Amino acid sequence: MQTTSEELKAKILTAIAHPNRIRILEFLKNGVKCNCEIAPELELEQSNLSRHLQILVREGILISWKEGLRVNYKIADERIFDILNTAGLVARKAAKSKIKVLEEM
Amino acid sequence: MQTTSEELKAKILTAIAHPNRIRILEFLKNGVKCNCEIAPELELEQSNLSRHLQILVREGILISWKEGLRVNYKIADERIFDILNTAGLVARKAAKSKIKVLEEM
DNA sequence: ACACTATATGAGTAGTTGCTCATATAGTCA
DNA sequence: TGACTATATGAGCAACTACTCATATAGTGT
Repeated sequence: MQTTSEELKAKILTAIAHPNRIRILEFLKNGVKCNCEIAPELELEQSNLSRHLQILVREGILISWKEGLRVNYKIADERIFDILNTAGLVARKAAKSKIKVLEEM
Repeated sequence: MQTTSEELKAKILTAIAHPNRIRILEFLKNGVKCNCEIAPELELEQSNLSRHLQILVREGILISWKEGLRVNYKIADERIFDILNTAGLVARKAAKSKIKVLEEM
């Protein structure tokens, strides 16, 4: 089984493409955090958050390491924020052109 | 119901995050194409392709218009290629660091 | 009207995702 | 050791996705 470049890209993008995972990434802009700091801030149930974090680590978007009881997480590649920013711009443009279509009706 | 910016970004990213839709987008780099030109090139079943294209149009990533029997599609916002390129770079870096971990074992 | 071509859509299905609750694991500290 | 804290994981479930086949719709050209 060989993996195409489209599959690799899709894997990265699906890992990011969830509102809660985007919130996690944006929260981690503030620096290294552990599960126990993220959960209350983002109001996510512990096991749910744990699984979201696993997805991001598995795809190499986050790096994690143990420190006592805690597991710390940090951004592995700052370029994911380029992806998020551009997605925001694309979304905004798409929204604008929908409004334009409505106005022209 | 209000939509957060994370939800908007996630919507755009989930729309892109599929190998076949990425292939469609990359094929449309070559210019305007209709369903009937894309299907044989990417070897996608007609109804399946039609639904992928609908997803991309719905999220404002593609623009479509009728021309006789055909429906033509073009890229609405070239910045999606920035997203795809960056996703490729992130994927490559993630793959490299996985290899590094293996080598250190 | 008819045959033909291009696209959309209904229905069914297997597989996946996100979530929750309960429980297990692992590390800390008295 | 036992109580405590932080994280991971099993199980169950509702919702969603990608796909296929069959059929409907819509436009073309005779």
